[in-house]
Amino acid sequence: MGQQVLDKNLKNKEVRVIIIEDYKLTRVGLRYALNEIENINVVAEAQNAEIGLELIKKEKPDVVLMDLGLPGINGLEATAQVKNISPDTKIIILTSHDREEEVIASLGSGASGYCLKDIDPITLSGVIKNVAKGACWIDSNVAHLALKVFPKPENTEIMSVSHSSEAKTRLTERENEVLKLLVQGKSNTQIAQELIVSVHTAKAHVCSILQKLCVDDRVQAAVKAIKEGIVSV
Amino acid sequence: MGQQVLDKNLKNKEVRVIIIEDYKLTRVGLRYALNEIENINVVAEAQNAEIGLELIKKEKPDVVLMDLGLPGINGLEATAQVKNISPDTKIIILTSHDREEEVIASLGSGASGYCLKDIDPITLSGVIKNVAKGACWIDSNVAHLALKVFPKPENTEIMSVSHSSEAKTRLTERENEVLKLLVQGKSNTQIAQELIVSVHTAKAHVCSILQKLCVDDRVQAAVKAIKEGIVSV
DNA sequence: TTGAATATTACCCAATTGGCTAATAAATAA
DNA sequence: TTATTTATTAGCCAATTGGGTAATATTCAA
Repeated sequence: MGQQVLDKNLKNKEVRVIIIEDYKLTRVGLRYALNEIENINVVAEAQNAEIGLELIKKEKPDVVLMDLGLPGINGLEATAQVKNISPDTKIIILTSHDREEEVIASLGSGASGYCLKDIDPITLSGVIKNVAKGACWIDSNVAHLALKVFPKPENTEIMSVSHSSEAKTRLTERENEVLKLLVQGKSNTQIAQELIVSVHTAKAHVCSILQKLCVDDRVQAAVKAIKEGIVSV
Repeated sequence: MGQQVLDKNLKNKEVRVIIIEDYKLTRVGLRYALNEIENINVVAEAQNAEIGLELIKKEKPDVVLMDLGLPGINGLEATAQVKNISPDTKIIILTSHDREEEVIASLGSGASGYCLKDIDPITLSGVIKNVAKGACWIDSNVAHLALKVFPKPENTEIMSVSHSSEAKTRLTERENEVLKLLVQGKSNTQIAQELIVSVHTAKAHVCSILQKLCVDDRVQAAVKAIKEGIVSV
């Protein structure tokens, strides 16, 4: 019950990080550097994607620092997999590759951040904390490559005042929690168990979500939530 | 050639900022807050784009903080213009609008950063410094909207032979039809009506879809269908 | 021709869902 | 202080869902 209150007050919630990097020296050095930073906790590290994905499945970290050039499964494929096994985990690519295709492909595969390895640890720690909250960060040396992807708008008129994300702001925090679980295919019973409330409560939340999103059932709610980006997939 | 070297050595280079924002209170408050920060210097401010663009032409600032909802020339147009009159100047959109079109259009018009107005000044100052160096930053509340733009890479090399195409090809044509309707939130009854078959038939199709996709209910089926691109949304 | 896959229909049954009203407590806003 | 919002719980009820088994017709490849 005090859970939300705790989360609200804990602005400085600890960010749990897993590092996937094949070079031991880089990997270990990075861990030591990051563990020096307040509110960042490197909970595990792996020298390849296979081991890393197992760890992610267990730990469900907030952030994964992912190298691109890994033996076996490469960082790109691993990034896509992380999104499957732990949708809420954010991925930051940490590499020395600055080719356009790799930057675009990384972000397309689900990464929220792209850092080159000459980044200083202080900046990196800031990036980790912010990406954990949902932000997007792209290193100064490759940002222009990524920004090219965004199409130039034809009419800079600013498309009137139609509110597509109007529904989003109407949902309460609790309802957003429920919606996220709903999208994961959880039943009312499962949602109730996860949030440690009665089934009636879960049901009530789902009902108000349906009304607020103006849909008839939970399938439509899930689809709409994905379409509008209310929950990440 | 010496550019990078210079930038690297001048870690504490002052960042020159211009603020374009119509509300005086916000504008002035922002200036005071930012001038408190080391290495950030607000060199000018304007309450509309016309004045702002003149100032930018004179001052050639490192960063412009741009409001979207401006009287006269709006922030989107202004952003594009800034890139014409001062190509090296970076633009950070500072707005309360969180609509997808505006986020995409802003980045497409040349902005390197997108912040919502409830950002705290400390974070904003960090964003300003990093965007000045060339980085890209998108606020945690809208980052997912921007990241959607990046296309999923087809060939992440190596494996990926797995799930997506496999599951898709396993579905029969009829099942794909049903799945599409299911994603639209149709009930078995509605699906049956649409396909002009009995409810039993629709139900049978849904059942085999669930089995083939290895999911427990239609919500998960819908989510998986969208995630794997089996149906387009 | 014959077997395999697909599409169709049907019935039974336990579980879940969504709509409805309604009460309580806590926090927030006016 | 009072009103509103939010989170929680509860019960009732009609409808839907998903699992199971099973039969029939069609098409297509071996």
